[in-house]
Amino acid sequence: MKISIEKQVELIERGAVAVISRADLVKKLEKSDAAGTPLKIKAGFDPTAPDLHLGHTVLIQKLKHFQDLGHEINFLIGDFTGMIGDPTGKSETRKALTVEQVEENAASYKEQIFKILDPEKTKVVFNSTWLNKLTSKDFIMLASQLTVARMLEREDFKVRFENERPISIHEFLYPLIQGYDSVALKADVEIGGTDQLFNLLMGRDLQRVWGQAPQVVITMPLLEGLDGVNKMSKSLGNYIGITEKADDIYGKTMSVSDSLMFRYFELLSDLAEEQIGALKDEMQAGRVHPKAVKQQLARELTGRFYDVVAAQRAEENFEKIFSQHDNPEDMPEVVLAAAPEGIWLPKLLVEAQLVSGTGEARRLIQQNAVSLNGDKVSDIEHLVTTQGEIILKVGKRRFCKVTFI
RNA sequence: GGAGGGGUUCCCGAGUGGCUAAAGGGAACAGACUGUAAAUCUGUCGGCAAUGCCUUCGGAGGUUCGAAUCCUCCCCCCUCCA
Repeated sequence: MKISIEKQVELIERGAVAVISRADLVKKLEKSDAAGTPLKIKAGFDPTAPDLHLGHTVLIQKLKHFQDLGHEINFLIGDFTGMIGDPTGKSETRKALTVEQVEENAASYKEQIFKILDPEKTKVVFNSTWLNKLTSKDFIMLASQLTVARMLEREDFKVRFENERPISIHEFLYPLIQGYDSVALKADVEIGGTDQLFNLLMGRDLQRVWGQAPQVVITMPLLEGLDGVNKMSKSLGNYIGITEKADDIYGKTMSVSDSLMFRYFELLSDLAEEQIGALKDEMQAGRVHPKAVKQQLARELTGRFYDVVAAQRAEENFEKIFSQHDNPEDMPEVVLAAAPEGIWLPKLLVEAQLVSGTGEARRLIQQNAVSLNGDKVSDIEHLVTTQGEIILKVGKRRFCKVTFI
């Protein structure tokens, strides 16, 4: 069954910030349709931190759309560009990863992306494959394609330049190389976050130089992190990783603000836009409690990376800990040797790995954050009798079961 | 090559001889309030079995009773000129 070009474009445009250009996209789709050859879709990823989070999945789901339409996904791992690191102002020149490390990371990537993409229809490629073959001459030729003024148009460079922060020459190579990847792959479409726009457009420029039809550039919105302000990123710690425990995916989702919740619905949920709108209306009219709406989101997301059963269990656990202030189903367990004189509570907390040091432990005890078998302890000199089993709790969510032998 | 500005704790940033483990903000953590919401308020926020001791202000030396602060050398960043 054939899907009309119009329908295809509609699906592709859903959620995207920009499609450059729509005309090019239609042309490519028609050509692909007529010739029966799939389009080459490219998306690049950093080789170093293969911990994907929900922010990445916005993009991966777009790839999935293309895959469902029968096109070829090229999941590019930037093992060569990884040496540079996409310019952010903080990145230093990185060490080249060893072949083993790259393979290891690639395996981890696959494990994660195949929760969404079809492994049979996804090509995983490495840009070192073609970039290692370039000579110094080739690089100079590549570098000659662009002026410094043009390079400084890129927001990140511009800001750093204006704020008198360092910009290393090699950082200028990053966009060029990413653009060249499109040439090497003969990409028809490249997808990236809005922050990638400059790099993505570079592909179009360079493909023209090499006499190729310029790729269609699709930018996807950047998902805000749990703080609701910054983009979701590992370094800011405001992320929900797709390999995290079901309890954590569920719990972290529940912690986002009500306004952010709808942003997540919009960018992550499979629900149709009308359904999301309806939910919002119901909530605003007071017919549905915001918590219930958020629970629906949390269930959907947890279910996506696990399954319905796991999502249900995560919800029950969540209710147990936070609504009923009960202990979770499973908690870390530690076995310690009994001591006749007992054990100093701060020391015990350190042993149970609930705190980083006795200093922190003292502080938390004074702040009324520590409980022993459900009873708050506020004496920092408290000695714990080392007998049997005790349940330690620090704050709302740090638990540990200690057994003495 | 010349002239000038700068490097402070997780981040930003004040501090130019003792009152400085170092203002202020952010992040983080805890408490209150809640829907683990968010926002807000309060407290904590280098390490340590602690009314004290130890380590920290780009690096290494030095002056001094005492140095983030002064001196010497070195490293790094930025601006302007060439």
